[in-house]
Amino acid sequence: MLFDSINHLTGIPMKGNREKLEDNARHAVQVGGLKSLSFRTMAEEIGIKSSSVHYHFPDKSDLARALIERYSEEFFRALRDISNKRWKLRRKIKEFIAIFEAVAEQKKFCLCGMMAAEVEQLDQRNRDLLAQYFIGTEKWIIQLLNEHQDELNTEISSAVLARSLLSGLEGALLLDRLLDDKQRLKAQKELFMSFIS
Amino acid sequence: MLFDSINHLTGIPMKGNREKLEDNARHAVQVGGLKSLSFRTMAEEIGIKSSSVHYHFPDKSDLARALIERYSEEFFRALRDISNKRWKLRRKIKEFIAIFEAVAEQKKFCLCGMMAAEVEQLDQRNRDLLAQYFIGTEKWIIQLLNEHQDELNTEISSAVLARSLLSGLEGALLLDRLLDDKQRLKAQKELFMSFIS
DNA sequence: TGTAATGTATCTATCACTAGATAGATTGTC
DNA sequence: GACAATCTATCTAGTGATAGATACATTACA
Repeated sequence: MLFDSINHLTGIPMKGNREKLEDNARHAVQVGGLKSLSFRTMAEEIGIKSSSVHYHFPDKSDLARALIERYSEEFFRALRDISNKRWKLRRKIKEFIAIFEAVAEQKKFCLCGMMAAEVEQLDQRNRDLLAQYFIGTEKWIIQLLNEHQDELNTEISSAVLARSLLSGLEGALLLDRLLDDKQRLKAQKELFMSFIS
Repeated sequence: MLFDSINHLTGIPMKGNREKLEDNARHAVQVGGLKSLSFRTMAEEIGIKSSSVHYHFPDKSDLARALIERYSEEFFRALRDISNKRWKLRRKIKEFIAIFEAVAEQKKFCLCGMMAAEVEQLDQRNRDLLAQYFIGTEKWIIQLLNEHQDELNTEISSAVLARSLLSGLEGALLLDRLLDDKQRLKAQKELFMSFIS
């Protein structure tokens, strides 16, 4: 089984082709989008035939779903990790923004942001999964702000702050990648830090 | 000539096929992206053959360039119109945001935002044109804020505000289209209005 | 008559996807 | 333990659809 395959010398789990494909596809989508992701190229890059990719992901929407699900899972795990810390709001928001900075560092775009641009080519199920990603993140921010209300020095509601922060970060990723700097991500950070005492 | 063709009954300029193609392509890109725009489909929709599209736009990058150039032209004209008015900052920023609201209203994304997501598939010239669009807009906002500095009630610099506002609006367009509402655009508006007295 | 615009017909490349076969591992059953 | 059945993961080979692009012929117009 895939999950049993461990390299007995290192103790590190060996990746099966399905996981290699997912890794490869995620990177490709974050760089070029779902539309310019090809089964053939993916297959070639990990050294199998494109028909074998269809064994793991019958069609492109299956692949897209797997990507969104795993990306969301890892993202929300990171959010939960932040929530569970006994940090001040300042630190927590910094760590949250750092997730986006890490994406920018690799000159990629957010996987879900990219697919949001390609929403027209997604089926309803994948659209719903994408929506969950963004709505869930907004809810997480709102709750975080509410829990640390005493550390906020603004009249703006948590909901408005949350929505502005998330869409601002997505837009910043998009523009900074094009303009090859980090000025918009920096600006977002500075702006939102100014609301926290 | 194309620009001379006027319907003599109505006085309304008649659109040549080149303009029809541009209109059609712009809409298609703002909805589905450049990658899912096809010469064949464009041709069919205005009732000519795909080879005739190549007469007007030899290849796809020519088409993309025409789209970016015309979109930018019209956008910056709208910005100039706002600058030239004798309005308060509040009103000017509202009008600026209204440009984005009009895009959202049609359930589209910003043409340049869409292409920014597809940057990997653009040649350097088109990347540069896109960069000009965003940098130019940021510069316009910065100058506007500087000219109305007395109407600003924040310590945040004009540059940071400008970058946050623009990337925030682009992100808001992206997410609101997916989530089929206008909450993020509203949030951006509320947030930035709070900086203006 | 010349040029602007469109059409015909085709090329090449790539795409997602499928059918059918196979080697090897796993599992069920007597 | 042995053998049959099944599953996993891959292959070869190919489908039809669609993409951008081109050479050349034709038409419309001023």
